[in-house]
Amino acid sequence: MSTPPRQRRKEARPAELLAAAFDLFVARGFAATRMEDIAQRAGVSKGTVFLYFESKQALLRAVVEDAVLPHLAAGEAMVEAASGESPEVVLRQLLLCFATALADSRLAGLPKLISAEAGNFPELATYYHDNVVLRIRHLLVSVLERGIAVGVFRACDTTLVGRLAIAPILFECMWQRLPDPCGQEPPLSPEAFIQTHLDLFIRGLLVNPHSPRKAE
Amino acid sequence: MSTPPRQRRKEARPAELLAAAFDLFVARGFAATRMEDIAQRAGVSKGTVFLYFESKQALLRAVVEDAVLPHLAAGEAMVEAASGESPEVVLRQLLLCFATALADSRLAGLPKLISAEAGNFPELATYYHDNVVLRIRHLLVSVLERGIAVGVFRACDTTLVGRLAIAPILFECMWQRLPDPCGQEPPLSPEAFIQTHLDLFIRGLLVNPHSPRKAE
Amino acid sequence: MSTPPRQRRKEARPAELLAAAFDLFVARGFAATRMEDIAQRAGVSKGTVFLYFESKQALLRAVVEDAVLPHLAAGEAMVEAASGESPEVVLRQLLLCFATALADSRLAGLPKLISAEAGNFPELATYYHDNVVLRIRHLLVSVLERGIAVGVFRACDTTLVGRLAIAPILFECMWQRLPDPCGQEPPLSPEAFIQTHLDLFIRGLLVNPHSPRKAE
Amino acid sequence: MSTPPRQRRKEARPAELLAAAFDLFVARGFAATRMEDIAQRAGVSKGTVFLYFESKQALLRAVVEDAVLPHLAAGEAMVEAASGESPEVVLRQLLLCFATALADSRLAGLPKLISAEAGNFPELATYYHDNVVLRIRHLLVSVLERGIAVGVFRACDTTLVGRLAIAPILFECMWQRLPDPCGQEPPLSPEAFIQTHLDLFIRGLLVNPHSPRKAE
DNA sequence: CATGAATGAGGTTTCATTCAT
DNA sequence: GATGAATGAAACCTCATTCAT
Repeated sequence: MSTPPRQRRKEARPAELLAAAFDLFVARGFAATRMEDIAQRAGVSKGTVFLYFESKQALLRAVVEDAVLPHLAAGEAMVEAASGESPEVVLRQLLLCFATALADSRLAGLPKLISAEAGNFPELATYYHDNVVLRIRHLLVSVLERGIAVGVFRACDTTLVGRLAIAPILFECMWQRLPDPCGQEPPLSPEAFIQTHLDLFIRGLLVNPHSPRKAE
Repeated sequence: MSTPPRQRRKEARPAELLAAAFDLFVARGFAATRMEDIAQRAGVSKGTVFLYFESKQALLRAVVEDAVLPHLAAGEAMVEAASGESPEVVLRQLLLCFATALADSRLAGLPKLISAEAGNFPELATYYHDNVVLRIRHLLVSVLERGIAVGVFRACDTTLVGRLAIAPILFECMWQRLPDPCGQEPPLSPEAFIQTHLDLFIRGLLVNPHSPRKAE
Repeated sequence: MSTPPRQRRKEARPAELLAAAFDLFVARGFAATRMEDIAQRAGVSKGTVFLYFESKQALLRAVVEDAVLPHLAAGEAMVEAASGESPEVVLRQLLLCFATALADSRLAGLPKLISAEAGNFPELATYYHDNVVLRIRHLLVSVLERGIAVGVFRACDTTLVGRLAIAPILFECMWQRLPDPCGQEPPLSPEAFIQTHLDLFIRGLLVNPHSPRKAE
Repeated sequence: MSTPPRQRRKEARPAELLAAAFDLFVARGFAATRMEDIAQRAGVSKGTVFLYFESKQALLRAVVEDAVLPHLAAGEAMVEAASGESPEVVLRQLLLCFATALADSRLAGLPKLISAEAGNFPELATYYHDNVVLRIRHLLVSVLERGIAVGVFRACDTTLVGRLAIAPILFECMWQRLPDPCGQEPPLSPEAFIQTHLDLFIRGLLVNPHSPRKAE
């Protein structure tokens, strides 16, 4: 019964703990996740977690901030960069950018986590709403408004249509982690999904849909 | 010393308990909800809950089944009834039906609950997937296939497009319970939301969009 | 392995818990006493303590208040009652009253507990100081002042002499619980102790000591 | 990046640690004092304490011994030196000596510490009893006996009266650390206190009190 | 049936102690 | 030697569940 070798890795620990906590919080929810599980997944012992985070709730806050912060600026930069393009192209790129960011990273679990814990931690919901939701909505609204002004997009309630634009992407994020019950279904390639959505959505939005185009 | 209000008939108890449990499970999650809170919300004492449900987990199962069962047949009946109509009308009615059912009833919280607890209770996810998700997908797929066959809808991956059709509805269900952080924004009328979605989505799907139509 | 029979005694529990907690807090100190030990001494299980007291610290507060409250009025009443007597007799009775109250009851441990925990719970020290220390000092000072005014007691700093009057009594309280290390010494009869103190102290205080009297 | 102040000579470490530990043990009690607090107060890191003391309990033992040892011989030497004087003068000097030793040094906290921890560490109580209490009592008893033999002091239970002689001094030690709740009261000059005690106590003890003397 | 006092397994958190650096 | 990151036993406290009333 040999005790495992003790390792001192002060630099790497917080990130490892945040990653472990994020995954478990998303998979099981905050309340159903035990600190010891987080510790084990990060390869440390129970007590070590508390060297880096004051409490379980503080860990949750840190998890959310850590997931949100690095991505805050990216979207705005992208719109800026693509400002020369046509609204249709910008909208397409923007949504593609979201979808890609979410498809890869563990970030995909964040909406589910926020939605699940908003009831118990309102300050978390507020933080996310102010720092993520509003920014994204603003980006979408401005692209839509420009498209309408230029006469490419149909007139519409831009806030509402902005929501509709990202809703399928976020919904798949929140839903896709469900353990595939039977493995019967092909796991839905994210690329096909986003392309189909873009095609349908933009065609629905355009004043003059590109005439001879297939939906898929 | 006034006598307490006459206790309700015992037949009503299970329904009241299920309703209380549903609301709290959706709002706080399963693990973060205490049996005593459920009892209190249903107006009974802690021990009474166990007279009707074997355990907390059994209560969860009952909650989900109770929410699912009464709605299972409704959709199929509707499609049956509307079989004479054009696919566009049927699709529109079907989605409207979903949206309405969800907007009114407490059923709206179910997807969030399932998504949140699927990780901890896979059998729940399976049950929901088999009894709800697959049926709804099937309904949508069949409508879409008929529309394509008739030449009204563009050719597409019907499964995928079916998902896209309900995704915004479900997403709003899962998201709308977030405590509105600042009250700044109007709470998004469900009618406007679903109408805009239908308009955009069906226009994107049609081979020949109705030419002179506004998006809102 | 039979589980002990469960008893429902809502009325008696708080007092039993307070008594158990008091004894252990005095014997071991607050921090070194485990809630489970208190529970066991009171004949209940770990969780039961928390049905009656919110937290360990709340239990400490309750313990002190419960020990202090019933005795607050007694002393004042006594001085009132004996107001017709000579100051010497009143002082003697007052100190005897203190000594007796402390000798019998578990109250004897209170000064030690307060002294030990004052550093960690300043509000406790304040409460005790205001409600007990000041009142007792006031009683003593008033008796001493009357004695001086009447010309029976020598002039003195009454506050200081008042402290000297009770100091030995309280000191024995705080010290007597020490486990008698060797059993060599007779355990010091409280009666002899208090009588000797009174004799010495009052003789030291009187203007005209009763001449032919032995110290013991 | 300035180099930290040169670390103290290692010879000084144990004394600094003992001092830090003593203060904290007295102020908070043994169980409520964390090793890290002791380390911090001594200006070293957590691990360093264990280089000098095997365990927390060993540190407690060392603290007590360190406080006791240097004073053990002093009292006996004093009595020896003053053997030529009258018993009244010797008793007065002896008590004054105690009071002064306690008033200055941090030694004052020792009785409180012993009283508080005797329940948890009986061997500590025994050690203190054998090495301090008994010696002091013996000193007092011998002075009192000589005074009685010479006919200056009244006949009495010398053990008991010996206790009464030091009780107020020790009581003030144990009590005076209480955080003055309101600062209302003047902090009681130790000199006035001991002088008043000596005056009252010795007058009560003498066969022929010095006739014209004030109590303060 | 209904209640809520009682239980005790289990979770979060603390902290004496160890040990890699 | 000195440090402080790491450990894990043990403490406080919660809450699903039981059962006497």
